Amino acid sequence: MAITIKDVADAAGVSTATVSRALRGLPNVDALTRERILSVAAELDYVISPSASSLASGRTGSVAVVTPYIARWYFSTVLSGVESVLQSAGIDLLLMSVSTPEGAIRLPPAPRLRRRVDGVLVIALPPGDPQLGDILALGLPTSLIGLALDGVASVSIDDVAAGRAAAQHLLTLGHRRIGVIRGGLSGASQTAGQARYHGFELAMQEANVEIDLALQAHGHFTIEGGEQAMAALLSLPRPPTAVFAMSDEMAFGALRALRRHGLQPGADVSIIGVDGHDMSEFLDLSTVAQPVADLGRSAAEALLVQMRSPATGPSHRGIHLPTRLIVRGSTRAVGASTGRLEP
Amino acid sequence: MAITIKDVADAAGVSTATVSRALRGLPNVDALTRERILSVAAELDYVISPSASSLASGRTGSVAVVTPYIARWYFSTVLSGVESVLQSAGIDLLLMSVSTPEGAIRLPPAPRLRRRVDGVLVIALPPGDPQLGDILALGLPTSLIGLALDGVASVSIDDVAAGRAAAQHLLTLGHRRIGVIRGGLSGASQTAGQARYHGFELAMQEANVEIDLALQAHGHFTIEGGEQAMAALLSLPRPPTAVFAMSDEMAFGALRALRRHGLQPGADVSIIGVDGHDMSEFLDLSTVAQPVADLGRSAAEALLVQMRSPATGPSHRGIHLPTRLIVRGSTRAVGASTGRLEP
DNA sequence: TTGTATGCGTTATCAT
DNA sequence: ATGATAACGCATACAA
Repeated sequence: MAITIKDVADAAGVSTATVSRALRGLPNVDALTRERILSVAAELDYVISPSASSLASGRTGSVAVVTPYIARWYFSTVLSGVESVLQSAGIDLLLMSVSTPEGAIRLPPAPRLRRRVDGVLVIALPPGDPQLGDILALGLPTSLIGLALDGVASVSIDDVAAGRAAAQHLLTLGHRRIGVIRGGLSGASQTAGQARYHGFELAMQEANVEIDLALQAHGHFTIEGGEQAMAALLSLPRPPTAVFAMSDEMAFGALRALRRHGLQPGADVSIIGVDGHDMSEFLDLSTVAQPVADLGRSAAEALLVQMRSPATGPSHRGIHLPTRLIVRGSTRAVGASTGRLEP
Repeated sequence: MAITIKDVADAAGVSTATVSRALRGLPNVDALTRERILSVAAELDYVISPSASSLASGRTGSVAVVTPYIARWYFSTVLSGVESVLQSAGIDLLLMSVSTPEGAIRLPPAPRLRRRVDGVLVIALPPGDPQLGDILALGLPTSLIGLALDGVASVSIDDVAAGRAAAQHLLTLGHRRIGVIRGGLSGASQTAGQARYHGFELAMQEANVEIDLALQAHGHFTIEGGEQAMAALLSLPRPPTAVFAMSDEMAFGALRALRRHGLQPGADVSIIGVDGHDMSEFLDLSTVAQPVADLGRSAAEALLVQMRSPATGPSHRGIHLPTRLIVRGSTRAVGASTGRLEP
């Protein structure tokens, strides 16, 4: 069958033990013998058997990425960041989708992880999800992305700061009647949505502007939801001059609602979102962008550290990556309004 | 350490061999002993060691998905389809991104696949890519998505038919001066682009409409490219009344170019794309949609068949999944034009 | 139907 | 620095 370590050992005139050491770059191998072994292995086109290696060493050389979605922008972008780091580290990436409250029923991920991987990366599962609890109970090195939990390494943005930055931007532009398109009451994004809203509250307080709850609507974190929410706000006797959507996708919907009402984003009503979604540039949407791929990269790196260090103390800090306000055409100073809404 | 098959065997009062058979559902095991073993295994919370199993059996229980991109719509959507099928089959999914002509340098995928996986799924690599050749040379069960190759199982759409359907739609609406936004000259999408264009040619021939090469521009399969291409077409003395973009993303760019020129998609110029991109509904873009997630699902299923059947003859047929014309607001009958361009 | 025994290809421990 | 060898945990051919 295939070439084994023994073939290499015989061809190089050494024992399998030495081959194993040489190939893994362990220190106590003579430079010349190592070279010889390396060239022999290359010549024979030898590749190690991961199963045998895992069985003997106890390490699998792979980590799992557990995510509720694969095809959505945020998740696939995180995944690409994760992949690049793991690839460089020579570690295999096991992709594992999990069911969500709304989603299709799937096998629980935790049992599939045991004995399979050396570490786990979890993307944006709701903090209270029992599946997440089961994963953490495995005791594997774990790193969270897009959610934070005490005692577990995590990488995310400061959602409060993000919401605050968005609100401050609108306030700086002179807006006072600021509407809000909030998320739904359940789901993974809920936590982030609440934090972002809290940031909005802080900014409004700091600016001494009263929050008008009549100017708030729910968009359930979808484009359609955002559109309906915006339509509701526009039907108000005195609509807001600016709207803060808790996510870019909801902001997309808001943009469309504006167009359908014959209004110009920016000129008639300012819209800002949060996320830095791929399409936000195309739609000329102002947003507070989060470095999504970096989230994945950082989390992967943090995981690698955990996997290498034998049970280091709780260096398990949650990391916040900085967001970036991106000003585009959808937000303008209140004076720049055409006045169609405020005659 | 962890529970092994021997622990289960002892607790159940049988041999490890029987446990192995019982757990894998092999036929020659007494119903009662199997039941006993199953319950004992559950009680002990036993999970099999994949490494040991692989080493002994030669099967890894996992397949690799090789893709040039992870975060792009087409690829992540295919991936989600693949994942759902593999998940159901209890097979692990190893995600492996490869470098593309333009992309960052990465390890070649083929060596990483040897001894690691039982099969390979390849997404939309250029047919001539040497990395693809290396993968095929591995001799593993392989299934291609979004590209077809002789002697290898593959799932994709009929790009010629897709291009033809798009052109036919415009022709049916009465358009005769039909512009085309073609792709670039290199890259993975090139092949599909050429086939789609060929479909366009066929439809035009069938309708006895001459193709005006002056109405063609290149968009390099990006939004920006599409926008520039559309701008070029609009600057013509006699612009087209309708434009067929070889991909939705380029059509997005075309839509933006229209808006920037103060023109209405559909009313002033009709635009149609190909893909059925997530955002095409939002942008009210007519398109020939391909069932992208189904592509992934079908390919995964085809791969599973290959993996199960021991070297069956070349049932390796290329499968074409049907596309679907989706008519939206961006295409209208030529008579419906405001006449701004054709006074 | 069930048990026995060997092999799968490495790693790691202990010598040398 | 190198070698011999015992695990690692399971699958399977062969016996019973």
